[in-house]
Amino acid sequence: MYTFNKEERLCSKKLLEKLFHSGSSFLLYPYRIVWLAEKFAADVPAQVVISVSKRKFKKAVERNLIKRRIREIYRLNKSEFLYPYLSKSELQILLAINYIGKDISDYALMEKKLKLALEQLRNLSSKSNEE
RNA sequence: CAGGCAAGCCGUUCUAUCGCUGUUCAUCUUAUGAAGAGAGGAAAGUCCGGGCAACACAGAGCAUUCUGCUUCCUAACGGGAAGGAUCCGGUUUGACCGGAGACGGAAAGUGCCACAGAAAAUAAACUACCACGCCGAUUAAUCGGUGUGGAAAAGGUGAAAAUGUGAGGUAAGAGCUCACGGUAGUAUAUGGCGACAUAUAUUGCGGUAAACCCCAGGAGUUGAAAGACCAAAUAGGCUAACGCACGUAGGGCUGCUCGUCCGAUGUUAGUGGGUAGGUCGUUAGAUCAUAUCAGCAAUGAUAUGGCUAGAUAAAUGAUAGAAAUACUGCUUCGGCGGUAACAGAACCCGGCUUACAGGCUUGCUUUUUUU
RNA sequence: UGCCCGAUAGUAUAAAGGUAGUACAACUGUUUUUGGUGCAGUUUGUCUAGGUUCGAAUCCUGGUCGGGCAA
Repeated sequence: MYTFNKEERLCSKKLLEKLFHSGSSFLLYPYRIVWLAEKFAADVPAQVVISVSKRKFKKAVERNLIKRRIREIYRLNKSEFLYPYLSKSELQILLAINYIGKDISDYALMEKKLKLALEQLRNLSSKSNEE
């Protein structure tokens, strides 16, 4: 299901604070991923927040473009890379995708990298789950 | 035809797949389906003005701050239109054409005007000038030195030199007097709604008010994170009445003064903070399009028709293909490739300012060619 | 989103509208066998574009950048 509606976005201030306070993170250029396995009320496997720094991209048009591309890539790829695993292991996860690149990359590169990032996230979370 | 300047307008289109946010209608029940809608001329900067909202507001004075030719437009403005005077450029020399600007007051007062220069503002006296005295030279006229007085015309400087030119006048000179001008104030007359213009009379004559200041007119404070409501939750807060008390300490009312109002603790009643969430505020309006009329114009009036984003960590997108236009690189001149201006609503309007690939229209202007 | 401030050498910080200083740093010379210290000197600046003024770091207007407050 290629959807991306309100349920799948992370809006609660409390959960955001918890995520950035106690979540673990890794770098995969041009992304910085922060994640935390945490139960929450909504009926979806993951809630995600996408952010682009105002310090690096001064213009609102550029920030909007990057955020929209990331959102689109996430929407198209989450069911293949993330959701089957999560629903199988009955996990719920909070996720923050932070763009830290200096220029606007093209769509193909961003897609490739985000796929890698999601795979790495799956490995890490399964490892911590076993422990 | 090409270039330049000014003003105004536009600022890619279509298809497919997968999505996002509202609206309406169905199913029939909390999710599907269908239909239809979904960024701008600047949404930007937050520089002015207004709406809206809460609080405050008996009032007086001072302080602070903004604006500054006139008339009009407007809800209002520091915006706009038309005009006036000034300055600049052009010119066919016609007070013609184009452009510019924070454009009240220096004759209310105070301050400032570095360096240079004799002197920078109650004029002054260095050189030079004139008169007289003394000394020296000399036949004498005269020349040199020196002292006293006169005068403000000549003098290198400076951004600026005491209103400019000419004549009279004088020992030498001086608006000292006169004529013609420049410029400013006042009075009268004429024209104009007015700024102002023209004429006459009269009085004056450094600059600087984006120096203090004076004059005229204005400015309450805070901003949708304003504010109203709902459910959960319940204090140490708040409100009202009564009581106590020196109406005291203290506090509010614009920064200050006067003035004025409230006023510590207790009892009763009511309300319900933080925190997290939802609804309203929130998009039908100083609205848009067309036509007619009024006006030089800004703009206004009337009629007909339309509804045109409403999100909330924040939607309006991604990918692929096609077409047109422009720019650009390579070219075997057949084409092939690349790029797509500035920029993203956050309560809403009216302006201003700034950014902007390219295209279109109108006006003015220059060069070349043709007739 | 709304509101309020600031910008001076590499760094910190002065300057009534009249030649932009001071300290540290950097560089050169000198003293020393060498280095340091000391001494003498030199270089480097008013965020940007206009305006007012004879003359702006300073006064006024636009822009750029940085910071702060309101939760």
